[in-house]
Amino acid sequence: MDSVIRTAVAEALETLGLPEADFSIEHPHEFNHGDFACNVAMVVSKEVGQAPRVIAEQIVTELFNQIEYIDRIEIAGPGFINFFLSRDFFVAETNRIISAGESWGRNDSWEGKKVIVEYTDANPFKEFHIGHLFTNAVGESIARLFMMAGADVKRVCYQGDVGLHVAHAIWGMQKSGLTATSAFTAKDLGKAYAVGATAYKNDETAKAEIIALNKIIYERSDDSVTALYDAGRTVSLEYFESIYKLVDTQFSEYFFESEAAGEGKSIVLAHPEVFPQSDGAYIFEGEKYGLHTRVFLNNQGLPTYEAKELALAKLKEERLGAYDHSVISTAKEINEYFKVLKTAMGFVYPELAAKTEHIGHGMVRLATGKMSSRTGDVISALDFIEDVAHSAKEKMVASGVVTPSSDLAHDIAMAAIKYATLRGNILQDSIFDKERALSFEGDSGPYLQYTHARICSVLDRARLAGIEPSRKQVPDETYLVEKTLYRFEEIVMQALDERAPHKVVGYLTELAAAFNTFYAHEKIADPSDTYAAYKCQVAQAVAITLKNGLFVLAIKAPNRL
RNA sequence: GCACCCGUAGUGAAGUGGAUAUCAUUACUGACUUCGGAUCAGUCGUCGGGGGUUCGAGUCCCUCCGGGUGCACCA
Repeated sequence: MDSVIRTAVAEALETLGLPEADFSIEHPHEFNHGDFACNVAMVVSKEVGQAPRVIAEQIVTELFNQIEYIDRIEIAGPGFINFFLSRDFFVAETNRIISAGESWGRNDSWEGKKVIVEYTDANPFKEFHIGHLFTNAVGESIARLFMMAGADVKRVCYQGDVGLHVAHAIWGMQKSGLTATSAFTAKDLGKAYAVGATAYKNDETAKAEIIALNKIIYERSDDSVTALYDAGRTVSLEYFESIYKLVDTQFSEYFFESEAAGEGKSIVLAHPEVFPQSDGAYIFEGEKYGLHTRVFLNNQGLPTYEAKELALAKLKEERLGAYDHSVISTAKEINEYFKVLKTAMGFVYPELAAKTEHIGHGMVRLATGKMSSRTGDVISALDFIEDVAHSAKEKMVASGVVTPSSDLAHDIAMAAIKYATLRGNILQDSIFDKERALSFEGDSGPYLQYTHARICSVLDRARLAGIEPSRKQVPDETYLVEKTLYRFEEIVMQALDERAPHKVVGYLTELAAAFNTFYAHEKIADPSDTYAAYKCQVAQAVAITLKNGLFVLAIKAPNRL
């Protein structure tokens, strides 16, 4: 619709002999300023030497009755031209939404393209903490936005199963008396990691032992260490899998650092012109490109994360086929390093580097400061989910549910958590606030779920009374909620373009609020009401939009809470 | 020190250079003989400081102040 208006305005400028201009068509902040507003008069005014409102009047006269679905045009404020959509437009939109159903909101901007999205990237042997929950929520929503755009999306998880952090954990396991056959949990591994990491930092002997252990792990040269490693890796990965299920993420492919290590080393050694030696290490001299120098192979000849990441790009292509775009979503602490990596990749695989995009999102912080798995100062994701689920269960009991389902409680908990993590700009850091996460009032995931469930319930009731959604009898006045509905489509596109899932969160909250206002003022399923069927049509369109929007956020939309 | 990111009601956030800066929460006040009160309506309360660009600046530029992240063998 905005492009229709844009074209009409541009034509009007030409007809009136006014200069071409770079103007905007946007939604005004308030509905009483219309559905679309155009600033063209203000933009041209200086060049023409006339007051904006005078120019606006000429344009409005020219456009009068010229645009389908626009039945009123007003001039307001400093010279805005405000367009009001007709009743027919909104009625047609609710119909379009219902016909489209599950595909409402989709677009074809990435149709036929293969997109790889790598995210979560938790490291075995370390705790899966609330920071991973954040990075997962971001990556999952980006993946789903690409799906909404028609892309063939491959979700990928890259897990660091080798490296110094693993040596920390194995060392800690040995000191804590854990063996390959003893029954230990993922939590024990997290503690063992903290033990090793602390010793590495404070104790020179321990440090030397850990470094030696690291090499042994790589080379699998000691059977008891290998057994301990394999057992720990399995426990860790099974633990992660149980979390992926809760957060509703299904990876197409898992990659491990152990797989990328050999290839990474070969790549570095094969390109001496890109990776010169320095102090026994192989480095990339980022200074030449305004960046900083990073080590790719350390002085023991072991590949660092950088070298492995280089190999990973190739591995992705080998296993998933040629791709059109590759997104890697991580916390922003590695932004600078990723720039170095991408520049280096440009020399090794220019074609892959060109389609690789890094999204460095904000970090989750505690009120007390940065989380650190090294000191054990982390909040376990699973513990946190259980806390919130417990709170959801209490709320269910309080509202009269006799036997609250655990699955439903988890769906509500995940809604609360995903909403809280995706509500703001993903580039910004967020401070973990448990109290807020436990509250389901106002701006929250459960609020959206509640609104959806409420609509399902009303529509059920209507059906029993013999009312089916239809547009046979339409009230003259357009409900505000209808004026929000049709914008979902453009919000989804915008959210993908800007890599900004929070736009969807904000939109859905606005839509739900508009519906609840509508609900408070209008009786929907009233058999004696001439417009009941149309109100049901509006309600159904809202339910579909909420459900599809929640899908983007990987939040379930149950029919009942 | 250098680079990048960020400063918006008590708190958490939104705000593609546009109109009276929006939403939630907190506190207070209201609304069920009526479809789910995890709801709705109302009151109180804000762009870190200073310059500049522009018809118009929370938004762009400069500067100061405050916070975060990174800066060679961890990821």
